[in-house]
Amino acid sequence: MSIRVRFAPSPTGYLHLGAARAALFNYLYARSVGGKFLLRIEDTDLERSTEESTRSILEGLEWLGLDYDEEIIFQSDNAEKHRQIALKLLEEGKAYRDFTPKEDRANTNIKQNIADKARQQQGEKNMRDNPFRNLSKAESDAKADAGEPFAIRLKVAETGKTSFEDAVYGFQERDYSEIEDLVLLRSDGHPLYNLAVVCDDLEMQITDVIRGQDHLTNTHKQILIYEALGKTPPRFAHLPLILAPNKGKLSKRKHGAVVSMTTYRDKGFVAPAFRNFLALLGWSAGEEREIYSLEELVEKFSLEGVHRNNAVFNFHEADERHWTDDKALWMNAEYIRTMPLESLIPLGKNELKSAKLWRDEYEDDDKVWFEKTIDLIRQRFFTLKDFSAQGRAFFSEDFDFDEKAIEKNLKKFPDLQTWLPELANRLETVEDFTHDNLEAVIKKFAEEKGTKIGVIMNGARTLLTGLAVGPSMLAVFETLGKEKTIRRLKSQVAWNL
RNA sequence: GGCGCAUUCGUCUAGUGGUUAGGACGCAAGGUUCUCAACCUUGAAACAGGGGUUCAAUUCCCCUAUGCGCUACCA
Repeated sequence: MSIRVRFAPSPTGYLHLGAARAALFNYLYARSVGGKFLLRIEDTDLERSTEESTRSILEGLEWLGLDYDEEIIFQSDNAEKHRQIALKLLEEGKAYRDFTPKEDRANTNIKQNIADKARQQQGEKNMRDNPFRNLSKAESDAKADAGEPFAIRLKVAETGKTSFEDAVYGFQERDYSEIEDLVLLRSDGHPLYNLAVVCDDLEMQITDVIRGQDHLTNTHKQILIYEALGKTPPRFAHLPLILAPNKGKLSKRKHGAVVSMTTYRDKGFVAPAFRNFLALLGWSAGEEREIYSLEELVEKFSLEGVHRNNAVFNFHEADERHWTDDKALWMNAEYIRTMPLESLIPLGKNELKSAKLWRDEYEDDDKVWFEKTIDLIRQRFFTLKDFSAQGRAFFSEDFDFDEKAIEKNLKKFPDLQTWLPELANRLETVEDFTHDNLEAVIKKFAEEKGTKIGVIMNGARTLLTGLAVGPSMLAVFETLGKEKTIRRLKSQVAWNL
C-alpha cells in the first residue's frame, strides 16, 4: 500500500511555526517515498474554529510551497460518522454510557486544576471506578430512554498494556492502569478528538501519522480505539517540539507574531529560505551543510534524521536586530544574495509593487536595467523589504536622507557642499558613463582637491541614495545614470536638513 | 502528584567505546574596501551532575537534577 500522511491543523488561528514544521515534515516524508500528503482541518471545536483561520493556514502552506494531494477534509463534516462509530462500540459492549453529570470546568488554568486534583487524590486513583462502567445493558438503556444525558466512554480493559514502535522515539509502552476510560462522545453528542482522529485517519487510509510530540501519550488512547474497532493502527512518528528561548512553550498567545507564518511572508522572507530554516529545526541530514533546496530536502529527508530533543526557536523580543531567530535571518539574506536572479526578480517586483514603487517599464524598456539593479543591491539585503526601504533611491526620486549619514558623510566635510556640484559638472563631460571612466574622473577630482577618494564617494553616496551604506559608488553612478547622478549631486536638499 | 520524553558551545546541530569533540548562526578581533554587507583569517564558547560496566566512557546502564509533554465531556 502506498504511503499516505496528513497534516491536521485545527483552525484556531494562523499557521504557526510548530504546525508549519509538522506540515513540512509530513510533506517531505510523503514526497520522499512517493506517497500522498493530505490535508485535514480539525474544526470540531466549534467555539474556537474560524474560517478565517482556515484561510490563513492554507495561505501559509501555499507560501511554503507545500501543496497537498486530494481534497481537503473537514473533520466537522464527519461528526455524524464518528457518532455512529461511538454508538457501534457501545452496542458491542466496548464502550459504555456514563451518566455522571458533566463537570463544569472553568477554562482558565485548566491544566493546573487537573494537576492539583491529581495531587490530592494521589495513591487512591483507580481509572476503572466509574459507577456506570458495569451497568447492565438493560439498566443503561432504561436510563437513556428516560432521557438522562450521558457521555460514551471507551471501556479500557482492567489489565494489560498498549505499545507501539514510534519511528522517532522508539518503543513506547503504557499500562492500562494509566489510561482512563476516555470519553468518545460528549453528552451533547459531539465526538471527541481522539475518536475523531482515529476515525478520520482510518477513513483517509493514513499509513503514517507524523505529528508533534505533545501527542505521544495520546497515541496510546488512540491505539485502544483502533483495537476496539478491530483495525490496525498506522505507524506513528512524533516530532520534537519547538520551544521559546526560555525553553517554555512557544505559544500564539504569549509570543504573537514571531511564531506566525504570515509574519515572515509580510516581513520579506523568501519562502524557500524559511522552509529551509524550518527543516533544520529538529532534523538533520547528518552532514555539515545547511542550504537545501526543496528537492534536496525531499531527497535527503528521513524519519531517522529527526531528533528526539526539543529545539529552541531563538529570537529576542526586545532586540530589533534579532527579532527572530538569527539563523532564519541569515538564511534569508543568504538566499536573497545567492538565489538565481530570475527567481528573485518576481519577488522584488512584488515588493516594489506593494511599496508603490513599481513601474511597468521595468518589465519592458528598462528590463535590463531593473535586473541589473536588483542584482547590484541584493548583495547586502536581509529581507525583501530592503528593496523598497534601503533600495528606495534606485526606484524613486522621493527618498529620505538618513540623519547620521548626512552628519558623517556631508556636514563633517563642509567643502563637499561646493565640491559635489562641481563634480557633477565634471561628470557632465563624461560621454560613456561607466565604471572605468567614472573612476578616472573622480580619482583625478579627489587629487585636485587634495582629499581622499572615500570622502568624495561617501558624500556622493549620501546625496545619491540618502544612506551611509550601500554598493560600490561607481556601480551606483552607473546604475543611476548620468542625469540622476548629476541632479542629485547638485541638489542642496540634504544640506538644508 | 502520576506517567512519559529529553539533556553536546548562547542557539541549531555532527559525532565516536580510544577524536585536538566537527560545522553553522550569533558574538569578538584582524584583513580587504569609497561605506556597509559579502568574503578571508583568527578567537572565545559544549558533552547537566553522581555512580557503575570497561583497559578506556561524551558514547552503554542506573540514579539525581533540570526542562518539556500528557494526565478535559479541548484539540
